[in-house]
Amino acid sequence: MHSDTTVFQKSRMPLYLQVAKLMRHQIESQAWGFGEQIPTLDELERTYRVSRITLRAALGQLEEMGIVRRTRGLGTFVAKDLSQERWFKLPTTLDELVEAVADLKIRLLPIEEGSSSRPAPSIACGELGPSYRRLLRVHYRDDTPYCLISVHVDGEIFDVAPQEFSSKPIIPQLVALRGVRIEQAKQTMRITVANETTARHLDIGVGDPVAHVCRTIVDDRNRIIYYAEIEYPAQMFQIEMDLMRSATPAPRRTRTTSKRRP
Amino acid sequence: MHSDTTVFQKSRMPLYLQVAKLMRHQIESQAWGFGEQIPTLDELERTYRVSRITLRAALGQLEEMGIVRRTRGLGTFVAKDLSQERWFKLPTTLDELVEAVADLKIRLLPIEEGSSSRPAPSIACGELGPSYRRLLRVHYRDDTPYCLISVHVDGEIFDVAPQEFSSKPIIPQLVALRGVRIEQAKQTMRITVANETTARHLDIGVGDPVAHVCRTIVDDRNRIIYYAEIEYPAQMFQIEMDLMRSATPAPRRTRTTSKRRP
DNA sequence: CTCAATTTGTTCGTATGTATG
DNA sequence: ACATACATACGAACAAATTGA
Repeated sequence: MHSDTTVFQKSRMPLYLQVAKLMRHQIESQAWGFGEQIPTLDELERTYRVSRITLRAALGQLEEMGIVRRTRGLGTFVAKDLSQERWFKLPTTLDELVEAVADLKIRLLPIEEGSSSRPAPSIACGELGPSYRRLLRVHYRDDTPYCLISVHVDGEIFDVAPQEFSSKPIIPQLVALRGVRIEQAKQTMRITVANETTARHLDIGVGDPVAHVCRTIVDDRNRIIYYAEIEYPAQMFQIEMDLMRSATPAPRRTRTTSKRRP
Repeated sequence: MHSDTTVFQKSRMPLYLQVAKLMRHQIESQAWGFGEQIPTLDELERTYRVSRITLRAALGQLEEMGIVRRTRGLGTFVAKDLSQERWFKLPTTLDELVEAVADLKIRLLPIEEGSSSRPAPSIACGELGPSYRRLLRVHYRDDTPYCLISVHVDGEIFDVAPQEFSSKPIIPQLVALRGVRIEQAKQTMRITVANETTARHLDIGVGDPVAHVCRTIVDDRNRIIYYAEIEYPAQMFQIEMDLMRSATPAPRRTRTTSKRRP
């Protein structure tokens, strides 16, 4: 067991994994720059107050993931630019949402389609409709999965174009549909952990942190026409917020193609 | 080592900790309700495909944290309502920000005051001013820490009322200050891991997930007058977003006391 | 009160992983 | 690389407490 006055006791995670996470963060935050040499084992021993073997185990983890490259007699070097891994920015308006999924090159993979599943559980506003269609799918970018979505779409609306809804992004279609008027749209973000299913589909470990987003869209009859639960690997995830935006609802139009403000 | 076809292999975290996290999530999501009995060891063995000993180690973790209570011959019961732990909602507008810190009963603890520290590193807009004052502090609610803040305030502004700035929430004072006109305010949220310092102050484990918020406020001279990096324990954290809010800046007034819309 | 069913707690043997010096 | 100590994980059997018949 390790020594005494460290802060590592609180967590029962193996020491070398805790250290590996701290090192990974050093690289992510560019305290240790891409391509640069990281401190020597002697220095790291003093910094983290753990044994040499523990440090080697931690570095072994990072090397296995291709994050560092070690050469005897030379040193350890950062071999992957983790500062670029946080590319996904969660849309914070309906317009952004339409733009985002339209712009990104994503591949949709239907995984399991218990087509006529139960209505959506919810922590939100609006009333449940009589029937829903459920889709479970994974979004990819460059062959790497970046989110797992479970979505319920109002039955009547889905049946207008089942093929389209099953194979393409749903939000843009909802917004474009004549006869559908979106009255409310909200989402909530929490930090949770990956379960077996999520871990498998997102290629992460069970218990790893994920961003859990819960999104609800309500039409002018006050009916929930879209309810989605989405999970993103924490490392890829980011939200940018403009604190000066108006807190009141504002313009009704969402189909607009207007870009940024002039 | 454990058997075969489980998904647990990907992570090198001890199996019992992975299981503990999954069970904790069951309780948090109220799949296992407060006060209710959770499945028996035999059932859990089949569900998670792990040995009795591993389950007991996992349950031991939860019992240690007061989350479950075990009685021989009776069963294991949920002893804490984790669905109430996610009370903190990150403000998403300047108005909310002012309201939030004003409303909450918080205790501010100055911890370390390298008063005239270096200017803020930034991933944002606006220009750096000539001098900053840095404060590092922890916010408490009911004697439990819920965030660690490192904030840089423009030197000139800080010196107007150093006592006030050091001991009270900063944002409301900035907003109320005459002669200061807030032109931009943005924040970014990421999911990172607790380092030794953060873990100590927030009473969590090293490597545990935290919500990392980076907030910048710029005045009408395009100068950064406030730059903060804030860390929240992931379990307490939540963001609620209204997707229908206008994407364009909107009203300038922020000192207003107007409540919700009528 | 006793009995049986249920459920958690304990122990043994064995193997591997983690951590120190 | 070695010696040592402790933690993790399995399976299986057995012990002890609780409940209700």
